[in-house]
Amino acid sequence: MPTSKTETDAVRLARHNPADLDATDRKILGALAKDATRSYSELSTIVNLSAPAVHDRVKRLKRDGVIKGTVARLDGCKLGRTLLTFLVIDTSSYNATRALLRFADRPEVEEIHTVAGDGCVLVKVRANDTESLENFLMEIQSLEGVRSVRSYIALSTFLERGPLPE
Amino acid sequence: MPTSKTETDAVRLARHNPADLDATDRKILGALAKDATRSYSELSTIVNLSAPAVHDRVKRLKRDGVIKGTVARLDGCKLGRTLLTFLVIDTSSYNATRALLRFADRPEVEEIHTVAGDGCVLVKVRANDTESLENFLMEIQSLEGVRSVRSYIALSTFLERGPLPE
DNA sequence: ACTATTGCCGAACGCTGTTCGGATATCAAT
DNA sequence: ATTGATATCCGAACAGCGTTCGGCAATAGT
Repeated sequence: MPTSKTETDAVRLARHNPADLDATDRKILGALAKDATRSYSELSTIVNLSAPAVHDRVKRLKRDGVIKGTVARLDGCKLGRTLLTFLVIDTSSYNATRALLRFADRPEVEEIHTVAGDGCVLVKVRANDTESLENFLMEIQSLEGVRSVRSYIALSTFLERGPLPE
Repeated sequence: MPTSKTETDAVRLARHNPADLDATDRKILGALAKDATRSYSELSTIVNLSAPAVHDRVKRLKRDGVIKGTVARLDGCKLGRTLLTFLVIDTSSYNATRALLRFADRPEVEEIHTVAGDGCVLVKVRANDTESLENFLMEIQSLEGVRSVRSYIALSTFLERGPLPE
């Protein structure tokens, strides 16, 4: 039996209303989206609050899923992944789409989205070199129900970040 | 006059050789890429080292630029950005390409890459709604030298992360 | 053989994250 | 109006972690 406390939590999670983020929340989120190593005392000077108050807000933002996590941003090139490519894959069946989603556990695959159009899937893949990209492409093209694959090979990257508030 | 110490640093930064990352470094990087809030003592148990040893390695990885930073991952939908779209923009001049790069300071724009092809630019944009996306598209199409814009509107996202080691 | 460098550890310090109690304001229900 | 519940904030205090330090062992270079 759900208590009233869990009810409010469920409601909060269900509606995920952007309106319950005030200007202070957005300032905190913007700061943490750029650099999550900032201390609470630093943040407190930015938003004119005490450190525990900022802590409470960050805790709430994490609980509500606005902050999904804190991660280290790695340099793909220095890891040996020099070849960034976006693939737009046109599939003829839902089974083929599902097969593509199984590539999520490959470390070279960074993003998988279904996009509008006739069963299209967009994949962002950072391969080590042309050879491993070729192998990856052949693996996809050999899938049942894959009609075509368009490749957009990145030459240089000028911006790469996550969602920002305002 | 550069000392021998700065020389070795310069060499290290110039070649950015993936070979100087051993298995321990990769374990640390993999852990921090998923969750950068892990404490050094947690990491030390993973890689069978002491906490200060892990600290030294992380410090080195940051100095060498392998770890570019630590950021909070935000939920775009809960920020009000419900419409993720990838644009492939075909431009006829280098000036048009440069004009597109100036969109980097827009908060809705998350990625900008030049891609292989006749002056193509790929832009990842997370707009609030269809109306603001339409405004954004019209702004781009009205640029001098923009030949065509292909839009891939994301329906659902199954994976979204940064580069991983191995 | 000698020195410099690197990588690691244990111990200790100082800062920061975190918690706690209490104060204030808002709102709902009575 | 009064009461009670909730939310937000603060100052203070504690505990835990990041960070530094000295020293040791192994390695590479001269």
